[in-house]
Parts: sequence; C-alpha cells; structure tokens
Amino acid sequence: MKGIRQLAEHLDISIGTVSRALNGKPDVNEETRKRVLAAAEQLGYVANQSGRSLRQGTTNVIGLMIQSSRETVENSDNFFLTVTGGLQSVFSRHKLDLVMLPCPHDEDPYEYLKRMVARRIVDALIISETQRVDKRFDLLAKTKIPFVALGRSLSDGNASWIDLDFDGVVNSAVDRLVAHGHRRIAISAPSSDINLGFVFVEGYRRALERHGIIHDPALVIRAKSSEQGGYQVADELLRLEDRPTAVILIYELMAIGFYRRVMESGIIPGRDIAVVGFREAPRAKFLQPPLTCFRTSLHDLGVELAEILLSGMPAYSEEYPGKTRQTIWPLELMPGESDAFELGTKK
Amino acid sequence: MKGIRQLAEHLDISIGTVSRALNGKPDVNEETRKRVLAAAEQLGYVANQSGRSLRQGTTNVIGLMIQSSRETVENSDNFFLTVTGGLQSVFSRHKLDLVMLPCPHDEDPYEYLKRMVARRIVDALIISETQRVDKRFDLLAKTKIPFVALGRSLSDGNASWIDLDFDGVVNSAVDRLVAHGHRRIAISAPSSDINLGFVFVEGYRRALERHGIIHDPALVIRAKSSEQGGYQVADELLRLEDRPTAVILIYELMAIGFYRRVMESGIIPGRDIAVVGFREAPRAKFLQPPLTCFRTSLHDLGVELAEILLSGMPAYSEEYPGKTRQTIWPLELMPGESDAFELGTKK
DNA sequence: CTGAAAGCGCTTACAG
DNA sequence: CTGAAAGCGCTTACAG
Repeated sequence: MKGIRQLAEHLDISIGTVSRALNGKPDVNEETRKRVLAAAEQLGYVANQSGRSLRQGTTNVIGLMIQSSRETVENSDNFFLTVTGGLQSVFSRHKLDLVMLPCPHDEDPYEYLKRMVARRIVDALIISETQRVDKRFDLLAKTKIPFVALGRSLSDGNASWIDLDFDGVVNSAVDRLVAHGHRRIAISAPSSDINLGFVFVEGYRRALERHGIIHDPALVIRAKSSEQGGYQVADELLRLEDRPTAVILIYELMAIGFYRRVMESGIIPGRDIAVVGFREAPRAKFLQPPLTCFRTSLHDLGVELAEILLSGMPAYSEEYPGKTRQTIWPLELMPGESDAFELGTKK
Repeated sequence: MKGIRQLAEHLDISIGTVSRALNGKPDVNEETRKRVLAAAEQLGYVANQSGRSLRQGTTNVIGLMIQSSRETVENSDNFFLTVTGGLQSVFSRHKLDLVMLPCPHDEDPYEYLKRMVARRIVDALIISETQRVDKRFDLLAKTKIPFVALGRSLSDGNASWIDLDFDGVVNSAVDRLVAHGHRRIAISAPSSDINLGFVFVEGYRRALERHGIIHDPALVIRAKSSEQGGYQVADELLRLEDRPTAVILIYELMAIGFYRRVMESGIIPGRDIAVVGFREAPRAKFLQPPLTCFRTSLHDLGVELAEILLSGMPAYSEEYPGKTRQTIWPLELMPGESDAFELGTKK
C-alpha cells in the first residue's frame, strides 16, 4: 500500500473523502467511513507523516532532548526512561508521539537543538539537564516553539519548567543532621555547570545559616555524579584534618562508592559518619546500613511535565487550564539507618 | 525566517538556485553560493524537514526503538545511552540524525512499530530487546524498510543483527568454575521471553554437557533482571537442599542484590560461594569482593551496529562493503575475587 | 455527503 | 549557471 491515492482508487472514491473518513471528520457517510477504515486496516495504510506535516504545519511529535553526556550516562540511572513513561501516558491521549533526541557528546547542545528546531521534526520540546546559564532558553523563546524545561536555570526568561525540590531535600537533611547533633556537615556537588548543583549548594548554605553554623567551603566537595564520584568524595573527606561528622550526597549512585571508600577505612556509615543520600534508587536499597534518602515518583513527574507543556500549546491549552508554569517537585524523606545515631554517643 | 521562498526573495534569486546552493550541488556560481550560505546563516534558515522528506522520500532520520519495559527501566543501566554514542559517531558522518523511539509500557511493541513505520518518520530502524519469537522481524522485512536488530531471534528470517556473545560468556564462566572444582553450578535467567535468556541457558547446558555434568533444572533460577531479582535468586538458591557451590548471573545489576542476600546469611562470595557476573558495570566495581565479570565496549558495539545498518541501505552500502550481517559481539573476562577459591579448600 | 482543486515547502529534471 | 515548473502525499476550504 503506497499512499492515499491508491487507497482511494481501490475504494473508487476521492482522496478527500478517504482523508476525511480516516481523520474522523463529520459529514462523512457512516457506511463510507466503515469501508474506508476497513480497507485502510486491511491494506495497512497509514498517512505519510511528511505529507500531513507539510499540509498541517504540525508533526504530532514531541521531542525530549537528552544530553547523554558521559556524566549522565554513568549516573542517570534510567531517570529518563521512567519520566518518559509518564510523558507518554499524557501524550498518547492526544495521539502525540514522543521521541528522544540524544545530543551527541561531541556536538554543542545549543547547535544541536538549533538544528532540531529548524528542521521542524517536532512540534514542541522538552529540554533537560539545564545549565546555570543556558542559551537554549533564549533560542526556544525566540523561535516560539512551545517547550518546557526539566530543571530551572538563570536563563529561564520566565519560561515553563519543573524541577526537583533540591532546596527542600537539603533543608530536610540539614535539619535532621543538626537535630542529631551534627555541626560539621559536608555536601557533594556535581563537577559540571548543571544548575541543580548550584541550587543544591545554595540551599545547603542557607540551611546552615538558619542553624547558625558557619559555612566552611572545604566541606563542599565537587565530584562526578557516579559511584566513582562518591568514592572520590569519601576519599577527600577522609583526608580533611577536621573531618566532618555527616555528609549529604547528591545523586543516588554516589552513595555506593561512598560506602565502599569509608568502609575500606573501617568507618561505618550510620555509626561513625552520618550519610544522607538523594533520590531513592533500587541500588540504595541494597546498601547496608540502609541509606536515608528521598522518594519521589518520576512517572508522576513526567505526567506533570507533559501537562505543563500541553497547557502552553494553543491546540491543547484549554484541556489543561490553570497549570502552574514553574513547579517545584516534592520529594519525601525515607529515613534509613545511615544517619541514625546521636553525635557524641558513638563509640 | 519562514521558508526557502522568503530567503530567495531576500536574495532576489529563484528558490531553485537557493536550494542547489544550500545542498552543495555543482553548477552553482561560487559567488552565488557564498551569498546564499551567508544569508541562510544570518537569517537562521534551515530547510523544513517535512518539505524535504516529501520531495526526496527520505527523512535522514534513523530510529532506535526501545521498549523501556519495566524490567528494562530497572536494569538497562544506561546500556542504550552508551550504544547511542557509538551509533551517532557513524551517522553524523552522513548527516543522519538518530532519534530514540520509546514504546510505551501499555502499547504492544508490534503495533507501535507498525505505526512508526507507516508514518515514515524514519528511513531505517534499529530494534532491540528481541524476543525468542518476534513478529517485528516479519513486519520490517515485509515493509522493506532497512533495519538491524540488537539481539538475535528465532524469527530473524536471515535479517541483520548483532548480539552479545552470551554463549562465549557462559562457556568461559563454566570452564572457569569447573576448573576450580565446581560441579553444581546454578544460573540465573530472565523471567521474560527475551531471546537472550534462551541463548544464555542453552549455552549453559551445552557447557555443562561438555564437562559431563548432568543438568539439574532446579539450578536455573528465573528472576527479574535487577538488584531485586539478584536478591531473589540468592534467596531461592539458599533454600535448595542440595545447594550449588557456584552461580552465574545474567545482567550486571543482579550481583548487587545477590551479594546482599547471601551476606545476610553469613555467606561470603568468593569464599563460600563462587559468583560470576555478566557485563562489567560501574556498580560492580564497588562490590566487595570484586566481581568476576566480562568487559566489552558498548560504544564500539554501537559503531558496528550503525555500520551494519548503513551497509544495508542502498544510499550508503558502497561505503560499508563486506559487512557481516549477523555478528556475535565478544566480551572479555575480567577476573575478580568472587570466584577465586578452589572447591574443597574452603573452610 | 462527496469531489475537484489548491497548496503546505521543498528538490530536481528540464530549458535556456 | 539560473529560472520556471512539476510534483512528493497529504488536508481542507469550496462547490455542488
């Protein structure tokens, strides 16, 4: 089966009627519509997307740009695949397909995005891994293509985004640690310019301040967001002359490497050092002692992300009224045993 | 900047000439070409893909279909993101863009693929997570769209594929364990119908046979391919009356849960039970004792996959001559300490 | 309710 | 070397 012309010939009616029947337009005889649908099904006809897109000016495809930078590849821990499920559950209601657009390592994300936008492969975009300063916001705003960011940025220009509640996490972690008697609390931060690192560290500083603890820059350890990075964080902490009694780790996987390194030195998390992880991950469940961390539903995050995006697209906006365009996504504390001791009572 | 028409008007030449200049056709005055390229750059003009595709009958996009089944989400461990890097390094040479097509959980992969093919969003496809019987091969063969599979299948119909050397891994693992005195060797297998599970278990049986060991079906434990699955495998093994002395795990993440469960019973891998893992993963490096496993370059696998695909596309085949269309991808043994003891010498 | 026709934005024979 | 025109496969006003 080639195109709509062949299908129309086969049915001995005009292509216009075939098109209307297939697209569920009114003013088509029910009998005719049935014949058309049956023939299309039988001959496996589906409209060529290029033809449709050209005519309608819309592709019915939404793009999710991911960086797959080496750092992310190591740690994203299928973050995106889970979010994707949530996105699709919304998009499928509108017959929108989701494609993931992986920006190659060796290509500049800005140039890559520019190309994707210009080619008009997608109707709307979701960008992720937002940087502190991220020119992609300006680009997308300028081209007027609907988009939403997974992650905030100084460059957001009042555009839509949704972001994890890093501030809430770090506040909760600091409160908890201070309540257990800790004053020297270290924190890990990503080595890249990804904005969440700044948000995380800023929240940490404010939380310390709130408790009247003086911030010591030496306690902010930059490392890759992977097991290896966690190992390195532990290594650096162990070398500090005035060693912290607690640490807050960003990214779930770091805990694995961190545990390993401190244990090599005979230091037990939850007894000799307090550890609070970030997002709950399957891996974390298998750490001993169990890691105190934060839970959230990435599927639901995807749903929200999709709805915010659609609320900004004229064709769908009325179905998603009153969406807040900038949302902080909450996480819930899951107390483990990795920070369950009172400072001073440790032997 | 809207379309080629506006650009042509701005330059006061015909759209035909603009198109030829932009597409690097010969027979364009160098002076004219420069003017066109400069104007396009300045005005940010890039050809609308729908227009091009419709005219040329090609989209210059390659699709990688991924299932993101719940099982995969948990364990794929960024397998795909790494392979993607290799794919892109080849495609980018031909100005082909790669998009990932995630099939939603609740949609039948066959129907999803059918839709993607019919819409002609991509010129060629890579499918993954091949099932033992996988109708997608027939579908793609019938529609004559170029494709290659990441994973073999009984349904391959002589189509192109590349697959990890499961047989080689399991042979090497069994040989090693037998050399250390083991005779009761268990193996884990995926709980789904993914073909690699069958290949793995069949290889295991033949390897045992080669050593004159009678195969005990009770030693093939089916479980999800995740940490949780590894935990469960250990749990089931511990319950066997005639407990195996060694186990071969499929999927890298299982080792984490496996270690945890046996250690809960005071059983130490590499001392009380021999463990051989599958693909080397960052996580595995942080297990103690270090896991014996197998290393391979997923980036290079992606390169090979891309080349096999292009060798089957008329427009590119002459640049990739003599490609073997069905390839077993090797893995290299990385000896750890998790199986480093002689049976009988354990205390 | 249906058909004939226009036109979306491109590329590419064909003339000149 | 350049321009005018056809046509890729659709959808959608417009007639009837």
